[in-house]
Amino acid sequence: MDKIERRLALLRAARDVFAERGYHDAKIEDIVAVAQVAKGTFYLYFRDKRSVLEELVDSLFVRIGAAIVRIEIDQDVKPQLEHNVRAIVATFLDDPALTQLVLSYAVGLDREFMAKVGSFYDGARARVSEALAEGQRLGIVAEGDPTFQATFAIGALKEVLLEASQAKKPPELETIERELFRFFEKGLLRVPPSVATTVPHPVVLASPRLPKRTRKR
Amino acid sequence: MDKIERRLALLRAARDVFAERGYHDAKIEDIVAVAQVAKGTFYLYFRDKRSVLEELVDSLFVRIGAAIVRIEIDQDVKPQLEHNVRAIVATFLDDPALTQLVLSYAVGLDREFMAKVGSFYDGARARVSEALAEGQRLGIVAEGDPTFQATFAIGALKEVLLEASQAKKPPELETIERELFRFFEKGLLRVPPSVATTVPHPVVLASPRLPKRTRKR
Amino acid sequence: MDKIERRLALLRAARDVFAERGYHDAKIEDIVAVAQVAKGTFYLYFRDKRSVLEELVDSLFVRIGAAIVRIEIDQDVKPQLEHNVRAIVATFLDDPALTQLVLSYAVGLDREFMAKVGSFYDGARARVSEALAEGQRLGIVAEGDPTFQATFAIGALKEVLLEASQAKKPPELETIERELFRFFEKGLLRVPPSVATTVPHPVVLASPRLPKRTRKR
Amino acid sequence: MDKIERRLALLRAARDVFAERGYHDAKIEDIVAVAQVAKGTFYLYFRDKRSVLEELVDSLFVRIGAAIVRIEIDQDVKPQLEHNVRAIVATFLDDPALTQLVLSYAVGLDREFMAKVGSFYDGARARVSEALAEGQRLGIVAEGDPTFQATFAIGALKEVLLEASQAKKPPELETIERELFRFFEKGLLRVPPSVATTVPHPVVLASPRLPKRTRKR
DNA sequence: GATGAATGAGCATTCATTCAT
DNA sequence: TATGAATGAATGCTCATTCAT
Repeated sequence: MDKIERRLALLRAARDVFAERGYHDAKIEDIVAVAQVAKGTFYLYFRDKRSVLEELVDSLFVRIGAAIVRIEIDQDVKPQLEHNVRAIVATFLDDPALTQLVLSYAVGLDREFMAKVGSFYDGARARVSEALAEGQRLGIVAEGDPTFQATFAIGALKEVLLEASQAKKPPELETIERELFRFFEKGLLRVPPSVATTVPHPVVLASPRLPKRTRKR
Repeated sequence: MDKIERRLALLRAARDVFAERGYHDAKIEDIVAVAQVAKGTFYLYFRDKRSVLEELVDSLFVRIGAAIVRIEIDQDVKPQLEHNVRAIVATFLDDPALTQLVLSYAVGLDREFMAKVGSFYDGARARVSEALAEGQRLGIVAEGDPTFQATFAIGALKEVLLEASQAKKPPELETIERELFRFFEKGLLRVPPSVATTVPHPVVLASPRLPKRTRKR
Repeated sequence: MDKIERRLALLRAARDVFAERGYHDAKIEDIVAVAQVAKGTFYLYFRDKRSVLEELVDSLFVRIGAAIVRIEIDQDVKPQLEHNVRAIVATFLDDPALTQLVLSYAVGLDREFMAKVGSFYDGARARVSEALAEGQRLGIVAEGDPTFQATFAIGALKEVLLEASQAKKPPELETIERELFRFFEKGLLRVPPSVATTVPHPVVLASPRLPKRTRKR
Repeated sequence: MDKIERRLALLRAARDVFAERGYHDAKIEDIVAVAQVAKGTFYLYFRDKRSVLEELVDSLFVRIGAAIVRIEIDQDVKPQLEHNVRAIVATFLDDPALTQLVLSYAVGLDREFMAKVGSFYDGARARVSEALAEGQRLGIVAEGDPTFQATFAIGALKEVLLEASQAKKPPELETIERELFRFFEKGLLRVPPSVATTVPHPVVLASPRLPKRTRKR
């Protein structure tokens, strides 16, 4: 087994143990047990526990980034969109364990890591938002605040990916894509407008136990 | 300061420190420092670190559950829907720190906790899914797999809540609700159908770095 | 046992274990075993292993510094000198374990620590050297390079202190002082000058095994 | 590069790294890096890390022993003394890195090693002491306890050697020897005897922080 | 009840040494 | 012989939890 393979074995083992136990409960000992190497060997390939996690996450982000192609608006847009959605879904679900790791917003992890994941999503949202704004100008995106739209779309995508990555029998990629597109194209609700449009009482929802946050430090 | 207050102070402190540092990096010492009590006092009110987290999360779930009213289909549905969405959004955003904690799927936490959060969402999804199926029968919900629709809707909702709970200047509740409804009612895309409807090449997405998972143990 | 006492117990234990095993071979576990406390307790009183060492060494240096009184040259110098020598000797030998620790130049320890000990001796040498130079002007110190003289005097003092601190049955302080003074006053040798003053062959001492250092890094 | 050379390269490298970082902070990896060989090669030439140190120290002691010539009292003593001092000084300073290593009493090192170094000095002191006693009988050594005198002489020698071995610009051998001899011959102090000869108060030097040692284990 | 000092299990990381190539 | 990847014992330090006061 050469160095590349061993490194790979450790990455896989780490990914699986992280997904299985969560980052904090994953012991180096668990990882090397899965990878069938000695404890010290881990440190021949990675600086520390954290750096494996980062490498895993980075590698997924890189693959996602690489999977997306720039949409050419002077060509038929729909297949390009479909391609990108399919590419993203396929890339995530190709590695369900890693997908679970990344799609959990990872509050449980430390700030630095959260910042990395968070900034990826922020970047994604920004780009989607711009694309939607452009799409609105072109008349191919529905009315509405593009930032919210981007958030909704990303949320829907994340949720279905998280679902699928956790499912015992994950749905077909095609099914996911079809349903996602249907949702994006037609929405969900067909409720007729209210007879009385106003919502009478907003039903105040006091949180009697936990008052407004007072962020300390 | 009586017992109720002290307990409350500890819950608030824990919530804030958890949100600030993440569960694992939150030290009991930090929590009691914020709550202005001694370390031992913490254990007079809670069995252990975990149980505070559980109580926090449970309390939020309870509030969410309590905020939702059963929809009567023989009455005007839209305002009832709007009420529920508003109630959910308001309940979450009333406690942004806790919202962040719960909306992160918390992979970083241990399995038991993840199971608790996961089962809440599973339950939510199931109920939404049923409601959507019923709605389809009534003709007030768009075509599509209700399970997927539920996932998409929940994902969109979660994402916007997470966003809002993290934002320095969170948007108005009304704005969130309006945009969310618009999205649910009209969808997002207005792309014309492809000239060639078929997607030619499924664009296989090899993950050259991390092969298929081989779940060990 | 109050905090002061416990801290003291740990300091003593650390001093003894350091002297017994050397700094590196002294395990925190050894120290706490001697001090009869749990491992964690050590870290309630000291930041880390290193800091106990530093505190020990600093405390000795401080005591040495405090023991020395400034010599007034317009008064009888000899008793002042005697007082200082006695004070230094007594202070060191009051804590033989610590004396051993400090009088070993501690090459085995890390650079930072060596620098601290080294700078103490450098300072001492500088001050002794100045005093000797002044003494030469006053005619109460023999001819010679005061820097060398300071080095010799300090070396003689250190060696006898190291000896005494290691001895099973250390000599009386008075004996040490008397002999030291005799040495400082009269020297050692009474050899008549050579008939032929020149040393004929400098007897070159090749070190065939280990050539001149080539300091790397 | 033949075996002898490689062994030599390793010894030199070890000496330099030991002197640079101290024994404990010197990694085998550092040594082999300096010696430009692979890690495993080290163990072809030395049993373990310790044995290189021992070999280095032994080699210096051997050279010192070899440099000293037996003093013939029926001949002119002074040049013989001068020769020996010169030989010792030259041998040490021929290898400053090793000198630093050995002159540090090496408390930081483990007991076994300290015992080795210590016994060398003990032997040296014993022999010097005997020589001084003999010298006293011959009237060429000043009065005083020869054991103390030996300690003082050795201390002065060690200190100046340590100094010189650490100095950026070490003094000339001749200077060291001249000053050393002057010191040995004439001593240091010319202070007139006190008017009141007795030292009135022994100035008790309590060590308030660290009480008498209680050697454990 | 409240306190905070004490506890000790637990774990990431290091590095001297081994050994297959 | 030389290599350097692999090993795994060893240890400093953390922090949730306990308990004497």
